[in-house]
Amino acid sequence: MYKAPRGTQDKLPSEQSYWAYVTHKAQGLCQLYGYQRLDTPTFEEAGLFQRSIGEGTDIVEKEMYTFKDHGGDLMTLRPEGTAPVCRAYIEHGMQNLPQPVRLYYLSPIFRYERPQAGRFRQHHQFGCEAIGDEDPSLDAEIIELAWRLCESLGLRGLTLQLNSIGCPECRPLYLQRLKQYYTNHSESLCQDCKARLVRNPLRLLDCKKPICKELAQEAPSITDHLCATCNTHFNDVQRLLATIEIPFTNNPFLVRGLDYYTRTVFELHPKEEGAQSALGGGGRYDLLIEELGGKPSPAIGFATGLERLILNLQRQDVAVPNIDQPSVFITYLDYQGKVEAVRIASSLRHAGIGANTPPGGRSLKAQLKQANARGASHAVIVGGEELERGNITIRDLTQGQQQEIPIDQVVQHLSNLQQGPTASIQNGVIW
RNA sequence: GUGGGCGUCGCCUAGCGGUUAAGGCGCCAGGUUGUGGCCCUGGAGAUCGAGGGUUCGAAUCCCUCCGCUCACCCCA
Repeated sequence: MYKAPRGTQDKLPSEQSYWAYVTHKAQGLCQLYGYQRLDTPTFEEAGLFQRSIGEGTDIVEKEMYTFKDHGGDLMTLRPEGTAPVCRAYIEHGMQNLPQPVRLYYLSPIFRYERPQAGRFRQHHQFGCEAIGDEDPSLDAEIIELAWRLCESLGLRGLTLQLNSIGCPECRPLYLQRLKQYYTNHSESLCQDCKARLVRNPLRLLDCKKPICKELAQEAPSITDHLCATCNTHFNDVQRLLATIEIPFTNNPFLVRGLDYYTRTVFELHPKEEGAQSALGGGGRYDLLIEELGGKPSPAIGFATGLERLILNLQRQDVAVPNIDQPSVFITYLDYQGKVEAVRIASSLRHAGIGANTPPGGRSLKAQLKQANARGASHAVIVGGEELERGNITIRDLTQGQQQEIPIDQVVQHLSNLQQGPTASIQNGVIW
């Protein structure tokens, strides 16, 4: 038997209300904040990701789905959302648009990882990018948007962690100090951290091992080593966040896994911390566009994992609106009735009223049973007796009452009844 | 890539050396002539994750593999 590939999952009809809920909320916020949707291809030239994410990162080294196509070109299934957006920004000359350009995406992400709770080989991210200006107000805007998304979804107990990791002006000096410090204590470092010391010293700061954590406490802090401009920028971001009342926690140990980040970085964590807990994160990437061949364009963005958002909604028992089901079920007794049932169903749908007919060969009892099981509010019964009089029976399934009405009044009759509270969502999103 | 736990009908679960592998949910059909939701009855549905062993005999014990899961790692 075939199964969905490891680390991937079918999003079943029963889960779709969550997807519709989250994507609608996200898109609603984007409209409010002026972010426009950009869809990029599912795969890109491999070089785009190698260049942007960084050669030494885990993503590039061991997690990318890279393949050679029939033309011999190396392609990679999108392992993150920012690089493709930047590529499109450059390719379509968006630097000629009023800056900054505000974009969002909703797309599948592929990484070859060992699956675990909240971690998959294919997952979906919602992300926003503001490209073309380095104003701290954009940092605050992006962080606010990320925060409001989680908040408006109904998630409780969120925390926002904030840090600045400097720029090419100040970071090298800091890294030097950091290396110095850890080299002096290298005997007590854990095995992984000994490797990090040479490969990615910033990562030493957020090791979870108690020994390393202790060492990190005494380590030189990046925020003490920021250059004047980075420092001012970071202070501005904090002041603006305070102004709009976004509660944040400074975390000098917060670093991010992609090479392109500069200055502001942040992460959003849920109440219930697990191993794979971060709901979302982001930061500035002021040099990336330039690195990819565009004109210097500072930018900031964030991404959230939809599966993780949904996981937390479920953990916190957040109720989400149902997706509408057809509310009318049209039953029939014989072939003539079936033809009439099909006609009625068609005209109801045409009038915007959801309707289904059951497959043939079932007793009326079985048909009504199914109507009930599907949550229909009304059943139409097309029977020989009424039909001779030019009528059909309409049965209110919640009240258990029925009446006979002329067949040509069905649509009108049911549209009068269609006025219940319908705060529900109509459909999800096309990926 | 490294460790730990787990794998019985679509779903949940019982069985833990000899059972026709049991039950609940769901599904289908009946409970008389054209009527749902409750109840009753019946039915379909499982080569007990796969492959090897051990044994007279294995869902039950052992090994390997696969998958799921938790943690490391990494990240959304």
